[in-house]
Amino acid sequence: MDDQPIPLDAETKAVEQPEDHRDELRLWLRLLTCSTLIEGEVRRRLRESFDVTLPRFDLMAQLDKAPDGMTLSDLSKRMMVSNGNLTGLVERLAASGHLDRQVSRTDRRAQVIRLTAAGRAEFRAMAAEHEGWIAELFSDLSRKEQADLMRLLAKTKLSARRAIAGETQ
Amino acid sequence: MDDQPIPLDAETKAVEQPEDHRDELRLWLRLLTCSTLIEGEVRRRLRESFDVTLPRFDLMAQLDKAPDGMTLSDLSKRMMVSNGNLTGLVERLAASGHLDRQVSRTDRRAQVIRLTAAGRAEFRAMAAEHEGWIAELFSDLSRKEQADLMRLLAKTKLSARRAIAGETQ
DNA sequence: GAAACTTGTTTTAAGCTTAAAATAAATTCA
DNA sequence: TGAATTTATTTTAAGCTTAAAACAAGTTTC
Repeated sequence: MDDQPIPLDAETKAVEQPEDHRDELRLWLRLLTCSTLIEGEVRRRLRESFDVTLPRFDLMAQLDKAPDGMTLSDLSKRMMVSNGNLTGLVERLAASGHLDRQVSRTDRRAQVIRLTAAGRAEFRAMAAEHEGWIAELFSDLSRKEQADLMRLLAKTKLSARRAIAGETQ
Repeated sequence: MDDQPIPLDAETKAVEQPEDHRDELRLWLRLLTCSTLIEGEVRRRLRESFDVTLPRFDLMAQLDKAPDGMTLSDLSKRMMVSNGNLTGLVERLAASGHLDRQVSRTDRRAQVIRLTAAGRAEFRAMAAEHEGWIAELFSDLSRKEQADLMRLLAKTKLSARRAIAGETQ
């Protein structure tokens, strides 16, 4: 079979023909599939084992790392979800006694959200199991493969951030 | 420094001490961050450029690949979302004239969902832009890095599927 | 100090998502 | 055949999620 030569324009550069980015698209769909697959399973196990939703678990995970508490804005940035979303989430977790809120002493607009002792204990128990599930889901990757994937995802994160910053200013 | 020997039990097997899976957890969180970051930006651009939601775009993408149409169950499996979710999504896209449904001739329970001509045209226009966005978001990765990432994610997908199949039967 | 602005949070309306229960049609099998 | 099971879809109730608008308190600038 004949090769199709790439058409060139006057400046000896490949002509602005509709570029083919199918490989990048496939890469993105595969990344999304992995993410959806694992997230769905984690969601299912959290519900079955602890009757808790993934968003609640994620929120508690953030608070567990911040003993002095966080404001809604901090949480919103860290979790990459909207402010309005957090208002409801925090409301429900406060109602169930997992966390408490106090108006900040330095800024009367802001609230400081903290895990209660009960909330922290409950989270720690869940987190221990959760860590094991994740290890199990990734267990067919060797140490080296895990390290390589980690590095490539770090680069992907930077690449996406740069592209987003460029677009949004 | 002395190496800490791994404690062995009577059967010469490593004792059930709390294992450290922090690396796998970090890997999962990084994967999730990449996915959330890119997904959020794609969602934002779809809304700004075409006033369409990501779930609608995803549904149309599946149908575009299936000229003979698909049932709700097919779509549900492919998109990894619940059946009930699709009922509503298809309902709204049918109402806006993007797709149509016909009762299957071979199975009176099932409906065959297809893009309309208008729906297909609209999707193709969006898809062309979308592919460029994805390429841009991944553009800091070299060809080789993209290929490596692709391979590692394929392995991750298999690993997760195996772990999930083992648990759920 | 007042006006302009930025930042922190809540509200609203719409849509997405799920799990579980319900319904209905098809298939299996005794 | 008829009962039991499976498969395809819808309904329901609850919660998640977002964007946009509103509000309220802090900061900057003149």
